[in-house]
Amino acid sequence: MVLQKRLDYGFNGYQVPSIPQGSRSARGRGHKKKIENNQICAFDLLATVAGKLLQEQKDSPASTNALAVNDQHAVAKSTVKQEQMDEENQFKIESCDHGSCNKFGSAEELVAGNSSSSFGNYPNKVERGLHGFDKYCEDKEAAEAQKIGSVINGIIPDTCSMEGPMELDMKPHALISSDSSVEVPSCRGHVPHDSFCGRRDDLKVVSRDDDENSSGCTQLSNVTSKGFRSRPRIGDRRIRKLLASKYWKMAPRLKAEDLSNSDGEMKPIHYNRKSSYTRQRSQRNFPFKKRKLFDGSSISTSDGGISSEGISSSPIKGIHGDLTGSGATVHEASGASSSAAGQQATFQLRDSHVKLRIKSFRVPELFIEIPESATVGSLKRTVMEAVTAVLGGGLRVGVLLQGKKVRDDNKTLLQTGICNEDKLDTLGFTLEPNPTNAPASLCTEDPSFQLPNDTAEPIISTRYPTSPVLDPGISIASPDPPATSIGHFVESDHDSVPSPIDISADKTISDSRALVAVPAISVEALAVVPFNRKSRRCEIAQRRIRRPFSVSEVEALVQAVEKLGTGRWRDVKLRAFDNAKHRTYVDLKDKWKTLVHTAKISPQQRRGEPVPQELLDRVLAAHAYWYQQQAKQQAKQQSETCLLL
DNA sequence: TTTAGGG
DNA sequence: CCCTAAA
Repeated sequence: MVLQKRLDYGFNGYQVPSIPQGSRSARGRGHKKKIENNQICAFDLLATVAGKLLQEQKDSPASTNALAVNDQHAVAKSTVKQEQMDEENQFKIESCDHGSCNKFGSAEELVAGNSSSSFGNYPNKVERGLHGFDKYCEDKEAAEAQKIGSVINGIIPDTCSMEGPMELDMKPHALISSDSSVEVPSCRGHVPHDSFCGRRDDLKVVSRDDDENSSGCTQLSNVTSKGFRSRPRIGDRRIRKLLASKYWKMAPRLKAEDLSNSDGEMKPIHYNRKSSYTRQRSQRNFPFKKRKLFDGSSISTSDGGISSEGISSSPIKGIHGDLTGSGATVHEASGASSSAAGQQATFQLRDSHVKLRIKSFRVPELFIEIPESATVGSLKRTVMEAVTAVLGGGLRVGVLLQGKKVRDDNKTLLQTGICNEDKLDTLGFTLEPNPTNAPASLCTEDPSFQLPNDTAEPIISTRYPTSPVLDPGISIASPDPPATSIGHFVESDHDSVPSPIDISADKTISDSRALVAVPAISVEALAVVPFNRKSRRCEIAQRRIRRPFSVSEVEALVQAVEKLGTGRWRDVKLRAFDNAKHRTYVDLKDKWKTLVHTAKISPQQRRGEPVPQELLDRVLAAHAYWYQQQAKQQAKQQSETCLLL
């Protein structure tokens, strides 16, 4: 069977492609027990999920926290063995089963399929088994799109500690049934309703000015949080590509033999979670260019301080595992919190595996603010982006046991009691903002999630009625939005356009919400990409958020160009956009370029907020005029040159 | 830093 | 918007 990880992004349920069956299980050699197909390493799963959801960045090995091996059996050996394991084949990927694997959530298909979502290249078909996988891995493009986590199936020792996102050294002890699915259901606006744990996690998104100046920024959210920063969307395709390639190198080679290894050896898995970011509409292949930014992004490993604070997203709903091989019984989780249920595990002295099934994760509360005049399509995208922002902004997994957060990542499952059947019932996982985790490389904005206007429909999951789901959130925010948001956005174009969202989480449990403001008019303007100005790592390489030019800006630009011409962008900037810190002369030049293009194409082909034809006519006129002037100038110079010669 | 263009 | 070669 293949392990299916489902990520329901609240809406439809995005399922991670089931991976090649068996997935990789990291097992040391000599493991006596056979790994069940459906078993998946909890950490792996989590990592996977996280990886899927978030983009992880970090690729520096150092930063990772490998799972510590404390196991009685393993400890001593670990050192030595790890090295051995380091080789390439540590994990095995088994081919996918079929049936069960085949159910991919529509969401995924949706995402993958339509729109050049980042998942686009990802195999969304179940069929893709091992073979497909390998093949897939070879495909760079695909690899890029691929999200690391999605396919991992592994086993973890209960002794391992979870920590660093990037690398995981795993030993085969704790198993989670592969069937686990992670669902990130609620993107809806109300947290309260679903907070399981009684605590709400909120992500707050503060829109801020994109650039350096935050002066004019509009703060949509009143809450400030330091703890959580959303990762900048670093989903640059290039970066992703890098990560992807790195990541995939290892995965494919896992062998079956490795699966069985009971010595408790740990096998290091390094994976970088990468984000897949596909450009909307772009058919480009991701050029593999490295960005400067990227370098800077070292990852901070910190996990430290804020470890558990943050937003607790949602606990996992029913976790139950089946012990396939061991005959253990699965207990339905009956967590008081409603969510998690522990599954039981078979404990054998030698290999005790804890099987867990994570049914779903809940997305922290999101607040969305959008003008009444916005289109449904933009709303959908906004929500999608908000979700993506949250997911991609840097989440970490929190473990709750009996209502308490298990903060010590170094404790073994055994020590924490996670392997205890009784406690499993109260075991829960949460998705919370990861303050420290902001590796530039992973910063995200995953376009992949952006659905084309037309294809947006499936966003809402079957579980939730379509409109109903969104309503809550919207209703909350909409009351005042028009005035506020529009006022700021549209009119303030020059100065502070609220776009970037800063997601921060309250240190503790408090609310975190994502506020998404959308300019009334521009459909495309959804500046929802969260980013953290504060985190340097991210900041360095961030791609600026997209801020479509408003009509008034276009007007100002046209006017300035008419007067100054097309070769003096700096002057144009000074003249018309001096206050708009986020508009650089390069931006203006680019905008002019697009305006000229826009003016030349048919209205039907134009996208985005429509620019008055009158302005476009002026654009063409100015363009023609200055083009001509330029030609004259050149001719003049040329003649002069000739004369001199 | 600006320009100018390709991506 | 990004990235860069040139200027």
